[in-house]
Amino acid sequence: MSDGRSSAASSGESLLFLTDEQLRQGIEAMFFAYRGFTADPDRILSDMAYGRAHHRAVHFINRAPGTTVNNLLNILGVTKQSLNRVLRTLIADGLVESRVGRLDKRERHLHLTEDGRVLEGRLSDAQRARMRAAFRDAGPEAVSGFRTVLEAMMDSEMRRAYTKLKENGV
Amino acid sequence: MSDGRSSAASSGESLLFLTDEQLRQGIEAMFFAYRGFTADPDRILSDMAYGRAHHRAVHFINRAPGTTVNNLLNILGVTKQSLNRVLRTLIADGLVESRVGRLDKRERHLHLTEDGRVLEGRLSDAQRARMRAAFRDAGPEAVSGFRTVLEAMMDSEMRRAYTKLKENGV
DNA sequence: CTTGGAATGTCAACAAGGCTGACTTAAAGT
DNA sequence: ACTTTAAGTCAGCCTTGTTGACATTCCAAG
Repeated sequence: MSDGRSSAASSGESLLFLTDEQLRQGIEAMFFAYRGFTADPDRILSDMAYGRAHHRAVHFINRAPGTTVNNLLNILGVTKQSLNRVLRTLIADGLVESRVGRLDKRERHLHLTEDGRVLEGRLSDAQRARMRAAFRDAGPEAVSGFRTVLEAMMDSEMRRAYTKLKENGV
Repeated sequence: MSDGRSSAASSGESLLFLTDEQLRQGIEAMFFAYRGFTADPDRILSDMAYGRAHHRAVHFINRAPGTTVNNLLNILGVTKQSLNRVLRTLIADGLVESRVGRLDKRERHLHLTEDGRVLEGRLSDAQRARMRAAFRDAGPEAVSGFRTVLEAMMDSEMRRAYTKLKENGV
């Protein structure tokens, strides 16, 4: 490993897209693109007392209304203490509602309030606008490849969460 | 905006890949994939007293040896104070060397030491391994699309930095 | 040559948001 | 009755962002 083209020429096919140089470009592309990906919502949030963590919570509550705290925890991959801090402010500010479960009263089911939906809309409009521009510039073929690679890059646990959300939302 | 398929049917072509649902899937794919993208180096780093910020610094110093602090600042997109803290520990631990500029003594030129190169190698081997697996699973066509979309998603300033690094490194 | 401004880098202090650990409360299961 | 599970809380830590104040160096105008 280390330099050059570790994996190339390991088969008869052209595996030049697997050289260390290509991989490093992929890594750097991922780094720079993620910055763009979060930039627009971050700008909106910094005007309020909120951060990226609030955005994520609001996004997934909107995506799966009625989700339990535990479920959200698994999706976000943070500790309950960390999530709780965020959730507490969102509830106090009237953006999120926490309803005691009917079937299992230990659970709390999370919903966005009207205000919460407004914020969610502002944030995802901004984020979608950039994604839309990128998709349009790149074209449908590229978008398909984009998604294929991203899925392959996920941990299997996350891929399951992602797939579940995807199927849920058609 | 808001629901359904805002941008579809705006032309004769099939623009179904620009529906809000498709965009949201792209957003979520980006979120989950980025977690995988950073997971392996993060594991290595958490055993030491380092974090993701150290990884980024080490990566780009390795990528552009002799770079100045200011240049690194622009690439990383953080404040100089934030970078300085990270740099200070790396220098104290003997992973990075800071040489006073000969031409302009205000500048510091950054280089990895032998130890620094070892750490960099460990981190990028781990990150490349995942990227390589994802690329291989997805195939060259998908990889090309992946990169196209990511480039389109960057801020123009970041795209310039990315392109410059890319050309530098062939 | 000197002096003021701009550039570069450093130190200090603060905030957000991760984390662990210990604990409570309420409800469910067994 | 006892144990387990879901949720929440409090305390304290770490990383990594931020601003503000400051030192050093360079350069250009007077």
